[in-house]
Amino acid sequence: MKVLLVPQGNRAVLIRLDEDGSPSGGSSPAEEVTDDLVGSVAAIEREHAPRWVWEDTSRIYPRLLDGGVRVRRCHDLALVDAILAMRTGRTTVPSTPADLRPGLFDADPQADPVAVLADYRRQNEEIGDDRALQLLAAAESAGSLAAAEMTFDGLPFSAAAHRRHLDAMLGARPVDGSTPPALVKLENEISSAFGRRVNPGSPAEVVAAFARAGIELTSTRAHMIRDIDHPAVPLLLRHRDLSKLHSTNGWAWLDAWVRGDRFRPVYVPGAVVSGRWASRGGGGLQIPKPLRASVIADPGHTFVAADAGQLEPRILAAMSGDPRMVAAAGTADLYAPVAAESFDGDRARAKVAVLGVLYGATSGEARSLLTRLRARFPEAVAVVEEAARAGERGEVVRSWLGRACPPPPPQWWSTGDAHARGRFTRNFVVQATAAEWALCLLADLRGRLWSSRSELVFFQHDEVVVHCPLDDAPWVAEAVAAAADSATRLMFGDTAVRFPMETRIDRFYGAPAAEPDVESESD
DNA sequence: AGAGTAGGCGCC
DNA sequence: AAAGGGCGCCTACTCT
Repeated sequence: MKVLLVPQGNRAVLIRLDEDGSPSGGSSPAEEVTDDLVGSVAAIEREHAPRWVWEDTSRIYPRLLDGGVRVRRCHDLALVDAILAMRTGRTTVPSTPADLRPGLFDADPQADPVAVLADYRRQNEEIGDDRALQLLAAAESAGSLAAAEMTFDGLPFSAAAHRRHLDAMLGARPVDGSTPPALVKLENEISSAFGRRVNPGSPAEVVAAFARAGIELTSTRAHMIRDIDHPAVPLLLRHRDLSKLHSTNGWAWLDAWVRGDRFRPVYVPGAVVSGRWASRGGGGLQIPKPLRASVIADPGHTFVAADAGQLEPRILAAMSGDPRMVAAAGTADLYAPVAAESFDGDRARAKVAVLGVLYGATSGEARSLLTRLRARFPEAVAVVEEAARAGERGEVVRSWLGRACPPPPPQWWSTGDAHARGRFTRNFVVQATAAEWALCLLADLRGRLWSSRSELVFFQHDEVVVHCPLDDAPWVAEAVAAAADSATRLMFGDTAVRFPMETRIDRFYGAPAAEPDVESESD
C-alpha cells in the first residue's frame, strides 16, 4: 500500500494509491483531508505501514519526528526527481535545497495534490521495470528517512569531555571571545623566531617572513615546510593545528551544535553528485579524529561502530566480475592476493596501484604499477579506464544502479581539461556505486533496528554507528553484518566478493589505541 | 559591508 | 609516504 501525503499547514491531503500509483477505489478516489497531520500518519502507519509518497522528506519528516511518529518507508519525490533528471539531462534548478533547520517549519507552499500525484506517476513511468533504478529510488528514499532521524536523535557527545580537551589544548576559554592563551603564546614565539611580528594565519605574511630568512616558498602547506630547518616551523605547525581546533571545533562550535550532550549536524542525502550524503553546518561528516574521544555513549549504552573495509576496490571487483579481482575481493585483505599476483607480494605497492587505478593517478610510479595491475586484472582495470575515456570524450557515465554523473559544463568543450574530466568519471562509477551499496546497507539495517531500542546515530560514506543498550550490542553487530550481506545480494546477486565489516563495540567512538595490525586506512 | 576566491586542513 | 577522486569549513584577501 502507498499513501500520497501533501501537507498544507497543519492540515494534509492523503490519497491512497494502488501499487501502480493510481488512486485506490476506482471512480471515487480515496482522498481524505485531515487537520491532524501527525495523528493521521501515526494511525495509518500503525495499521498499514504503507510507503509514504511525499515531495520532500527533509521538509515533512521532521514534523512527524517532533510529534513522535516514525515511518518505515517512503518515496521522496524531490530526491528521485534529481536522479531521473540527471539521467535524462533535463535541466533542473537543483531543486529546493533542504530545509536546514529541522524542527522549524514554515508555511507550506500550497502544494496541489493533483500535481504531486502526477509527478509520482510520471516518475513511476520513467523508472518502469528497471529493477536497479527501483532499488536506487527506494534506497535513496530510505536514506532520507534515516538522515532526518539521525539529525533528530543526534550523536551522543560529551560536552564536558570536549571542554576538558579544549582547556588542555588551548588554555582557559577567554571570557571575551579573544584569542586563547595557547595561541597567543605561539603567536609571540613565532614572531620572536622571525624577529618581527608575523601573523601565522596569513600565508602571504609567512611566505614573506621565510623569504627574509632566505627561504623561498611557493606555499606554506604543512608538507612543504615540515622539513625546513627554521625555529618557526614547528611553532607554525602547532599553531595551525590548535587554531583549526579553536576555529572549527572550539567553544563556539560546542555552543552552536551540541545541546543536551547530542551533536546534531544536518545531513543532506544526495547532495554529492556521486550520491554520497553531504552535511551542512557543524562539519557533521568531517568529525576530526581527536574530537571522537568525546563521542561517548549514554550510561548503560554502547556504540556498535562498523565500517566497510576496502569498500571501493571491492566494489570495482564486483562491478567488473574480473575473476582474479573477485577472488582477491573474496578474502579479508584484498591487497594481499593482488600483491601476490602482480607485485611479488609487495602489499604497499599493490595498494598504491589499486588506489591509483580508482583515482586516476598520473605520477610516474603509479603508471608502471598500473601496467602490472592491468596484466593480471584486465577486466577490473577496463571498467574504470572505459569510464575515464568516456569522460575525456565529454560523455556522461552511470553508476551500477544507474545514477548519472553531471555532464561537462558548456564551456568545457572549448577550455576543459579532458584528463581531469576523465579522472572524475573514472572515480564516479566506483564512488557512486559504493555509495549505493552503503545506502542499501543503511536502509536494510534501519529496517532490522526498527522498533528495537537501538538507534542509528551516524553514517559516513562507508561507516555506520549504532547507539544501543549494552545488552543489545552483540545482536546489533550481527544485524550490521546481515545488512551488509543483504546490500551485497541486492546489488550484485551471488557474487563471490565479500564486503567485510570491521565492527567495534565500545562506549567511546574514538578508538584511542591504533590497531596493531593490518588496516588503518579507510579505502 | 557583503560576496566571492584562494589557501589550508581534515573527513571518506 | 604521496598520489589521484569527492566533500565542508575556516581565515585572509580581493572585488564589488
